[in-house]
Amino acid sequence: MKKNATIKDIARAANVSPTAVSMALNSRTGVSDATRQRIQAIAREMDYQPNYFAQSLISRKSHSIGLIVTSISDPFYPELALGVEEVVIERGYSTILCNTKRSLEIERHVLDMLRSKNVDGVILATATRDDPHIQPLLDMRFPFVLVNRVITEFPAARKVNYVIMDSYSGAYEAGKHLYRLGHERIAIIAGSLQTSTGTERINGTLQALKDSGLDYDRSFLVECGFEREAAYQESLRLLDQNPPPSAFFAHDDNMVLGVREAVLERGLRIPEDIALVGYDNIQTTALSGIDLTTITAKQYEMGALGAKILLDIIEDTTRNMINQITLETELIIRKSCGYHLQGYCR
Amino acid sequence: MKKNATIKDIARAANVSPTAVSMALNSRTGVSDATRQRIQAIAREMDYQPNYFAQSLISRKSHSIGLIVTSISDPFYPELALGVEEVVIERGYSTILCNTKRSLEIERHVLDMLRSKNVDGVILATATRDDPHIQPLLDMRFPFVLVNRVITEFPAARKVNYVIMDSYSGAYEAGKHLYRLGHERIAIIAGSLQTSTGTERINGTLQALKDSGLDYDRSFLVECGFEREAAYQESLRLLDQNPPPSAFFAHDDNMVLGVREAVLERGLRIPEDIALVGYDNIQTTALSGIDLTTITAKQYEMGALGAKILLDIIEDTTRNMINQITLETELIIRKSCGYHLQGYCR
DNA sequence: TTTTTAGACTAAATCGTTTAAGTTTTGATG
DNA sequence: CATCAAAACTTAAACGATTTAGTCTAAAAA
Repeated sequence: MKKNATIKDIARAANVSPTAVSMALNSRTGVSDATRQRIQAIAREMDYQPNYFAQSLISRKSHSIGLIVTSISDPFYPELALGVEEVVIERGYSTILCNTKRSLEIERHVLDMLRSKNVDGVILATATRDDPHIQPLLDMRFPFVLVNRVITEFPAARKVNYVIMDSYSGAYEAGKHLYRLGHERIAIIAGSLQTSTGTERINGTLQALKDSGLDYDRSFLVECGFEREAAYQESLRLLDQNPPPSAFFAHDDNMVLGVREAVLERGLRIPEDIALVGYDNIQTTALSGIDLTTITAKQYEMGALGAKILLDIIEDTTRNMINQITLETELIIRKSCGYHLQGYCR
Repeated sequence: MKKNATIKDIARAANVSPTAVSMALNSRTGVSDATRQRIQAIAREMDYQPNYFAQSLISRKSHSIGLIVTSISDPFYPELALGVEEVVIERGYSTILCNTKRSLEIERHVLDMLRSKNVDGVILATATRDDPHIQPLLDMRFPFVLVNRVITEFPAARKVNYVIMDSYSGAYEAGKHLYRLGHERIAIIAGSLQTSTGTERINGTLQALKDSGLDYDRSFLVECGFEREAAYQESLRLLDQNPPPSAFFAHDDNMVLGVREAVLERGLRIPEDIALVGYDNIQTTALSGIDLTTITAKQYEMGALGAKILLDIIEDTTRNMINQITLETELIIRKSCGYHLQGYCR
């Protein structure tokens, strides 16, 4: 790597002081138009690139943010990451991507790394309900925004900025939907009880069934940690029970695809024998032959909005407000729930 | 954000010079064990974090690399990004993710941005065959590795480090496979002729058919730029021709899913009426009911290996060798080609 | 006892930029 | 023509670390 020209080199070439060069290149007043143009020409000539480290050392800004997800290979996250990245780059920042593999320890490690690299802020998509890393971030007034999942422990829960979906309502709607289609034995393939999305989705569905006058059999609720393989295994187990569930509500689409494989493997038809509802509306669910009924998660919007809020926090140190945004969900009815065959029966 | 303790603060507290502190914390000789421990204790006490900008200003290293993809929401890239990120973080670096949306101009912009942020190197997954941004990178001896796609223009092509799949062989095998299944009217839903993967995959298939004694009708070859929507539209058009193709080979799985939708929309069966072969072996292709025959692309391996090579280049300035790695492909035979129904007929 | 030398430590320069605090030049005003 | 303010420009001090070139002390060697 060839060494870049510095402001001093330009100053020497233009026969002015480094200060003059700095002022000229940053379009600040203090130099005449004539010298400004002369300096700019020389800078261009020398292919001058300001040294970012030196600038950052003074400004204490890195113009980069961290994005923490469990794994970018989980189909939930790419759209979210895209939303973040597009907003961020638009405003002159860049995005450092980190995967935690659902490990709290890696999350801590990654947060430390990001802070030591002086990122200006972090978008955390992996927060658990009692995430121990949130309060320290608040204490040191480090800018961050939670997306998709929130911390539910007080007092931190009241203080954090977040953008989430209304998981409770989404799950409520899913529960009502399955009930009105006639289902009473509804398996809930739950995400993680450690996450707000997991518990909200459980509570939403349970409430819907309760409101419908249904007594829920808790043995139909299994925690699968948002992992496809676990969902697959647990589904096989549930299908072998007597009586088996007549419907499955999985807390994300990745898991519902695991459920689907299990159902098909047992030679059962979807939706005639088993109804399926997923969550997130990832691309795959819309394919013919998959046709999964699911709930929108607006990954892109969460990412983009989270990024916007984070950058606003970073750039506007005066304002002191807490942004807590909940986006509305929508039930996307496709074929896997059987609605197209019969409509609601109650 | 509270201001961090600096080396000077520690020096003052420990009643030594900043130099001593620096030496103590970097386990360099020059301080006695006693003072070293005293200094380290004070540093811990003050929760000292070295200022990354100041360190980088001297070392000229940012310990971060750029990863450039067309769009992280394209299902091809998440696994690749994961491979990069896992290797990179393991070695104490971090990954800045950038999307070009297939625009050369954005690619240039993003490269400029990354260089101005002093990333130590770049993994470029978006190179076109005559990418104008490669030669300048070579000229300034900027560390970078191409993955998945390479530049084919000389002399740059001989000088770049890359990790790619053997697209030609993969496509050759796909062509042979379809031929031996009895197909003669094989539509090629090509990626982009601007990319090495696109042209290699065309050439591979054409050679396979030529070797089989088949005269290929070029009107069955359409360029769809690795876009699902284009693949869908072009497939509809081809299916409406007389005679229509009996098989489609799409240059990535995202496009083959578009083809699949078109075929189903026309009321045709897969594979009985139309055989399908894709490329990349993305997760979706393995689902029951999708069952696409496809070709492995080893996204994770390409990413991981590319990252490893890049970091080796960055850290070892003495060595001066060019790494050009081609990974072998494998045909994954599932149901969409019809092999399971009849086997090869020639 | 004197000389040598290794070890412990420090002062000051450096990395490349910005910025606060001057100084000089220019041109307008009375 | 003297006066003064604004404009143009410079000097020097940051930012927070590392590094080079010392200095000083104490123990070992002569």
